[in-house]
Amino acid sequence: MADFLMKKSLPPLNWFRAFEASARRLSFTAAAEELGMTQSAVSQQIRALETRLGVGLFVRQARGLALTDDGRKLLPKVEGAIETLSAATAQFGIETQGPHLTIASSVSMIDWVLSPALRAYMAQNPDLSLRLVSTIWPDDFTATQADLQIFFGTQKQAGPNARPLMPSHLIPVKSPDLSGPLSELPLIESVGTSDGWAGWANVFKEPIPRPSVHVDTYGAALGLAKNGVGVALVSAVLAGPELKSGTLVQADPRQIPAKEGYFLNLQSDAPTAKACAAWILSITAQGPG
Amino acid sequence: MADFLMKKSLPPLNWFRAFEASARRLSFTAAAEELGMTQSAVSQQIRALETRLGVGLFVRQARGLALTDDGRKLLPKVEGAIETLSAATAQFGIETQGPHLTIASSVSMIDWVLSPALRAYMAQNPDLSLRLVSTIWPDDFTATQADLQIFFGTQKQAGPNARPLMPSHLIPVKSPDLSGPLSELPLIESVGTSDGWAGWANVFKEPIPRPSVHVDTYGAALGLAKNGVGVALVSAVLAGPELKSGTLVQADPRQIPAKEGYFLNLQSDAPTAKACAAWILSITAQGPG
DNA sequence: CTCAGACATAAGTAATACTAATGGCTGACT
DNA sequence: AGTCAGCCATTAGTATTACTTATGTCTGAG
Repeated sequence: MADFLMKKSLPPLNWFRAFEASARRLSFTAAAEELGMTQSAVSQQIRALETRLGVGLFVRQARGLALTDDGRKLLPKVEGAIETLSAATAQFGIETQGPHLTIASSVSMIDWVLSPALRAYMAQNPDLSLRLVSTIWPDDFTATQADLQIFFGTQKQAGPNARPLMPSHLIPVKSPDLSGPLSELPLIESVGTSDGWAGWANVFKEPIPRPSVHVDTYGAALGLAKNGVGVALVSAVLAGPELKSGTLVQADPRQIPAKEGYFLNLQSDAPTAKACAAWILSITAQGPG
Repeated sequence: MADFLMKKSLPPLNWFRAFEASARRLSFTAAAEELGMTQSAVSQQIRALETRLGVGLFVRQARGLALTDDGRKLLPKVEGAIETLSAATAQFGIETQGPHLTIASSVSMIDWVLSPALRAYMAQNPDLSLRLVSTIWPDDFTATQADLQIFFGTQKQAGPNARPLMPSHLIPVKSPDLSGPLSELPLIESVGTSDGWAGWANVFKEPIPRPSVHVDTYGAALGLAKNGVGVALVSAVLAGPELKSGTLVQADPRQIPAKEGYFLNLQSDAPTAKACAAWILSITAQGPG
């Protein structure tokens, strides 16, 4: 009840902005220019705000405006609120000038695939303004305003338009410093995925050690593997760059299929977005060979 | 260009309010109830805010919501801004705490019907905070934020949901100090209405004096009649309390219908508003008898 | 007296904001 | 394992709002 009235008690933000700009410029006409609307719109908004508040905010003069006492009372609070909201939105806002691109991606993909390759890509596109947003799957990606989305899941979860980043099977990787057969090495399990070492044992019908380290992402597993902690069973696309550079090697030449993988979803028609999507598809398809 | 973008950089205040309420309640459904709108509306507003800011603000769960890091970052600023704007408007507006009520009414109805009876009503409702806003018809009542509206006009103007305050026919009233038949007394005409003495002459087919005093409201006419200036032809509902107290008497037992009258429009579901509407309907229906 | 500048208003329309209806998902309960 | 309540998401439709255009009015400068 009281809450219902509360709902009606705040006028539209644009009225406040019209008021603040008019108070600062002492002119509806100048405020209108600044706000990108007509003088008539500003006049109506101020009138509406005055009606809503039940007080006069300006004295209209032949040459512009003067604030009333009520207007002077209102102005500091409105200025403060507008400044707060502007700061609040600015902390998220993307640069809107020049070619720009937002990629929302799983942390692992950013750390292990995108970051290593981005230096070259940015060098090729010096004017591009790029924003990488890391997201935790199974986040709701549509909530993130991004030109490109890369996330981990099933094709069904990703949607029919999402393209898998290949190769998507799982391979065991280890540091080149680790010697010995798979059966004698510590295994690292990524628990946030559907597939893992149990699947490996199932496919090849051979005993393997029980995994001794559990992490929640392939990326974390890769990091541990790189540090020689053990053998990680991870998506081949994720391991690609490390295999290519030799910092990781395949611990066993075999692989198993995976129900889940990384998917790219292009959500923008902008040329910069399409170019980047093509680039990502190309660098992942190259793999370690 | 930059000014144009500036205009677009602040989302509607309602989106922020939807965000704040949802963050506090961790439920779109509960936030919707609080804000007096549907869950669907809140869902869309949050989605729109997330798209505008380019970040996810909530993680949707089966049983409600969780704030994301970005959501937690945004919340204090939004809370601060909303509080500032609420304080800014509250310093002019009605108190929003405790039972409160705003009635927008024609001046005449306030002076001649509501004011005489309000003392008793307020005594019965000591916690009620009441605000009477006098308006000049044919004002745009929708611009006035009021729980109840009472204004003068036609049913068509008032809208289908508006209830007429009865009795709405016109009666001639005078001070008990004035003696003599109608045809020998000065007549007071209310020029701001459709009906008047011409209608009286037309209905009863008898000559009457040409009105010698013209005013623009029934209330003003009543005031002059009470002061013995002459006979006023006014809405019976307006004259009711004065007839009841004997400060005015009917100058002629006859009456004529009126095309216009006073209408009550209830615009709030709050119990305080409904109770007051019922009270107004009851005190006007009692009439002078 | 004329005119430029600025605010106010009416009318019209594009855009927005909301509702109603319904779908999908998840966890609790039986 | 099946059912159902609770909650979010989406679509389609429509009422309402927000804005523009056009024009009127007023005032002070020239």
